[in-house]
Amino acid sequence: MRLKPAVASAGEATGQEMSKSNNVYKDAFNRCLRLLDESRSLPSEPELGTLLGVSRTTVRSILTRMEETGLIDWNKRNKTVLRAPKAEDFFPEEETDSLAEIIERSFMRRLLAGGAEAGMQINELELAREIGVGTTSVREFLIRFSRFGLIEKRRNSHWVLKGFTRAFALELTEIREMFELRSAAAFAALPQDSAVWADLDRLEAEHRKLASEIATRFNEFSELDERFHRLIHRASHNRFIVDFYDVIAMIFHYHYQWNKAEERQRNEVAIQEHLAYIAALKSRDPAKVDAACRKHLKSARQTLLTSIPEGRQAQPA
Amino acid sequence: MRLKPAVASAGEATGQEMSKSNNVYKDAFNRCLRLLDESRSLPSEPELGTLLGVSRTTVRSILTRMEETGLIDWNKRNKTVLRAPKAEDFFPEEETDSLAEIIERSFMRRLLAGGAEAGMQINELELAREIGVGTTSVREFLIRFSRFGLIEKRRNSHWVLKGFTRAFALELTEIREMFELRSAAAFAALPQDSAVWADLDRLEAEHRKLASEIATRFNEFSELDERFHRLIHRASHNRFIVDFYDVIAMIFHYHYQWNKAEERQRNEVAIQEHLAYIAALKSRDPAKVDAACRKHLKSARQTLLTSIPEGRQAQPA
DNA sequence: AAAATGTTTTTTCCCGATAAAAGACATTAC
DNA sequence: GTAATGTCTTTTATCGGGAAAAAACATTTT
Repeated sequence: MRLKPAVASAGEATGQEMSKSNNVYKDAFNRCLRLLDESRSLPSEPELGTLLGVSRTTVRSILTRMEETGLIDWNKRNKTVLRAPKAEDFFPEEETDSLAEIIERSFMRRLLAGGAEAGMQINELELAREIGVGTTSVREFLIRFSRFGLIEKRRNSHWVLKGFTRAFALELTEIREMFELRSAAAFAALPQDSAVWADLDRLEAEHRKLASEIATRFNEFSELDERFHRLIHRASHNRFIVDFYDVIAMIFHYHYQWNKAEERQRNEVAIQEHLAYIAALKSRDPAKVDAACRKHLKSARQTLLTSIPEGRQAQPA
Repeated sequence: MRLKPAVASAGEATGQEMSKSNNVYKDAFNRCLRLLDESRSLPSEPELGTLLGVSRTTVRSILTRMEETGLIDWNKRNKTVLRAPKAEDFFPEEETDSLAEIIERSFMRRLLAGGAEAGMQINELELAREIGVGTTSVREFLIRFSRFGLIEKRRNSHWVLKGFTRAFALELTEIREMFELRSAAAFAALPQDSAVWADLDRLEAEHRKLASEIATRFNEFSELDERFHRLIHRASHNRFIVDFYDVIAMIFHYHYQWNKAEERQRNEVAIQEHLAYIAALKSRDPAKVDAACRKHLKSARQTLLTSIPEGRQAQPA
């Protein structure tokens, strides 16, 4: 007799005090559904686990539910697909987000929605209540978030908002330019047989494809942008440089979501700059690399700066 | 009637479940004791609060205990000192540390004590049990500590130790050199009427004094070293550069504690390098500044590297 | 009335508990 | 005997609660 795993039924019953949401399971379930119509039979449990990036425990919960809802027939190693997944089979998207993601989104919305002036206090308890989560999760989020340089902790007391100001953008881009120029130089100096050149070729092809279909796919650029810059930063072989790209990626992610003005044109320009940058890297000429990198970073900085209102300035501490 | 504040008596009664230690109170109490023998009368509560860096609530708890133990006579605004503090009046030093400090020390001891190989898993629950604290505090510590680049989180799973390796030291010093060269250049370019020049003069005097008494005070150098470099980094006016010094300071702090070999000679050399560096800054000649800064950073890197055994290397991920 | 003291409320820090998820061990199937 | 499945244990993620500490409010003193 196979017992129904606890994880599959969480949150379905009435008002128990929930300590942890099963979003990992729900997200993996949805992703597993998309795998279903491709192949008519499912691989082994450990294989599925690697594929979905979850443990076997979660895989078994997924299979249990798939069997219950008539999606598959499951008997030990035999997992035959019975029908294609329907829209109702999926869990709602909003239930697949982790708490950290929910808190981050909520926090960034407040931050960018205005009214978030520099110097303002951040109250853990209030934030937790407004978002509807426990204080521990909010605390952990704020600690993690603090490395982005937008908030600061007063010992034994509240957090202080430093504000998404022009000064912040300038400080951020200053470091970015230092790091990327160095990484690009290191990239160009990599031996010809390094695997990165193949990665670069692949990215170049993706850029050309996107450029040719820019009219309909311009919003796919930011994801490509991140992959391209991360590839370059990795050439530095320096964890602090690589990790710093998290800060840049976070800022640009929310910045792009917030400021859609002239998005298509901006991305079109950026793609061309990337292609020139890629060509310079392939030439392996340090001077050309430096010039192409500088040019692109300058326009990236300009894009970020124009989206920040002039008026807002950080208060002197 | 004045009720005895709850904060003053915490931990004194028997086995209640303690949720928060009163180390802030105990530490401030000890510091307040040292203030006692200087003046014969204590300032107002708000003033004491600013002086000790704690709230009035804590100040009142301190005064309450001081009255109880016959140290002062307290009647509203009148706080007359009755006797000089004795050794027994002080709380034990180990009770004045915050949980975060306790966890950090304990964690760093393990890390540096050897047997902490790269790739090793870090178990929150185990760490918490061994140190004798709750899991929440350990989690928060690990999140805060992760920015030092020595550990990394596997989503929904354990932390992985990256190890205090030669690679780590090289990556750290690479960034340090980039940041400090830039900060030093910015420093030298500061207008003559900037307040930093006076700060620099004061630090120079302290260096000369320490140099002349090096035989007995060589162990006071690391504190001076940190203040000197932080002053320079602040000239960058970049929060990421300033914040990065936290990483350097942490590493050097524990490194110094661990590796006392030739401490006196190392510090003597460093003081001379600092004095040359200071002279270069005062000359405001960019080339001289660059040279002096490079020279000092090179020997600092060397010091750090020689203390890391050659054998230990990070595993390829 | 300004600044102190006295009192009450709110927030931070930290623990223990619990469900989700991972991981380890035992058993079965090929 | 290797690799899967079946079962049990441990760890992580999160919540609510409670004492410490801060902060806000009320009252007195100079």
